[in-house]
This record gives sequence, structure tokens and C-alpha cells, in this order.
Amino acid sequence: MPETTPLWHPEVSEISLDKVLAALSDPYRRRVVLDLAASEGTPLRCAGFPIPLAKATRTHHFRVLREAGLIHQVDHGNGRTNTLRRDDMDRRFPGLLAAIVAAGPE
Amino acid sequence: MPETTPLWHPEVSEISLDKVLAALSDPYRRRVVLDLAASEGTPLRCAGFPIPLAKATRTHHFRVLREAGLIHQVDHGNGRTNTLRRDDMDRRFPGLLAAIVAAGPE
DNA sequence: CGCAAGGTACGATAAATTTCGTACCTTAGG
DNA sequence: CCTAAGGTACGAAATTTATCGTACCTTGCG
Repeated sequence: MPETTPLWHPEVSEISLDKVLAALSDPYRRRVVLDLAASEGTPLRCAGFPIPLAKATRTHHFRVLREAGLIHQVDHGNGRTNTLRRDDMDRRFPGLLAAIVAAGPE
Repeated sequence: MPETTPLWHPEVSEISLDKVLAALSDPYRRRVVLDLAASEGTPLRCAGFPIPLAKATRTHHFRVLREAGLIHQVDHGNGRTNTLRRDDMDRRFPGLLAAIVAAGPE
């Protein structure tokens, strides 16, 4: 058995601004992005984020972020780890994440 | 009678990133923002934008942009003119509009 | 092994968004 | 004055999104 289960992630070239902005328009999801940005590339577990919602809903939000191309997820069977796709985003939409991070949690 | 009818616009301080990003996540609305950015402050009429939708729907999109704080609208009875709230946005979320404009229509 | 922790998938419900038709309003211009 | 052009407001339908409960799966650990 593989150590990790495959998860779909968009290629850099297919990351759409529509989906990225829609993903970032939610405060919980933006919070995740902010925390990941602060972690400087260190993977963070889903369970570690302060999102006061049901498990199924958390799964939903992380999927939105992943399918938008904002985060990279690795499945470990129990627990998943997340990293921000900083370089990919900077290549695709230069300055966007910087502006979002600078804005803070609001 | 006043020459213009008042329209509600958010104060700079009450512009929310949630609403701004949600507004920008629609391609038609982002197109409007792009065109206004290119007009360099020259007001543009609603009717001038290439949005192939019913009139009522166009009204809806312009309202979303206005209430998010992205554009300033002036009513002239027939016709409205729109300008991008460039300075306000730059003050509130530095770098955000620049990144959006740089990304282009996608 | 057997259980707890972390997470998913499915299905349902609720809420928000998008789109439109219709009726109506306002100004410009003949 | 009368009409056309640009837009709104209201209400409705269709679509999307957010939220959750429940059942289930996987790994770590005692």
C-alpha cells in the first residue's frame, strides 16, 4: 500500500482566478491560507485550524481550497497535512497572495 | 430637484475583504473593474460594458460592485456613470487591485 | 486485536447567488 | 408633448454554496 493516497490538484496553468477569489472570499478559508502562509512551508494538519464547524464542513472548505489550487494536501490515512502553494500562486497571480496576507484576518 | 440621486456606497473603513473578493470572483464583474482601471478615472456608462445579459442582471452586477466598495456610481436619471474606487481600495487593501489588474481577463 | 482520532462520502436541508420578465421611472431630444 | 434609451424594483425560478448527520475508512497505539 502506498504511504499516501492521491488527491486531485490543479496544474499551475489551470488555476483559475475565479475559483481562487471565490475560495478566498470565505473568512474561514482565508484564515487557513493566512495560517499556512505564516507557517512558512511547514505542513499543518487540518485538525489544527480554529474552525468551529462540523467535520464534514471542514472537509468541504479544505476541498474548495485544494481544488482552487491554493493548497496542497497529502493524505496520511488518518490526518491530512496542508501546505500553501505559494510559489505556484506567485507564478500564476503575482502579488495576489501578498496582498491577501497583508490584509490579515480582517 | 438634485441633479443626481444618492446611492449607497460603503465608507473606506467598512469595505470588507469578503465582499470585495466575492465581487471580484465573477468574470463579468472583474471585466468591469478591468475596463474601469484602464479608463484611468474617466467615468464609464453602464451601457458601455460588453456584458451579454439582461438589463436587470446587469443592474445586479453593478450593485454588487458598488456595495462591495469597488466602484462609485453616479445616477443621472437615464444612465449611470461608474468609476473605480482606486485610491480607496489601495488604501484599504494595498496591492490587491494591482494584482487583479495584472492578472487580466484570464 | 480493538479503540480513538482524523477525515471522507453521501444525502439532505437551508441559504445565498445568478438570471430573467415585467412594469415602471427619469432624462434627452425631436 | 411624446418617445426612445438607460436603469430600477419587484418577484420568481434555477443554480450554487454552506452546513450538517450518519456511516464508514485508515492509521497509530495500548
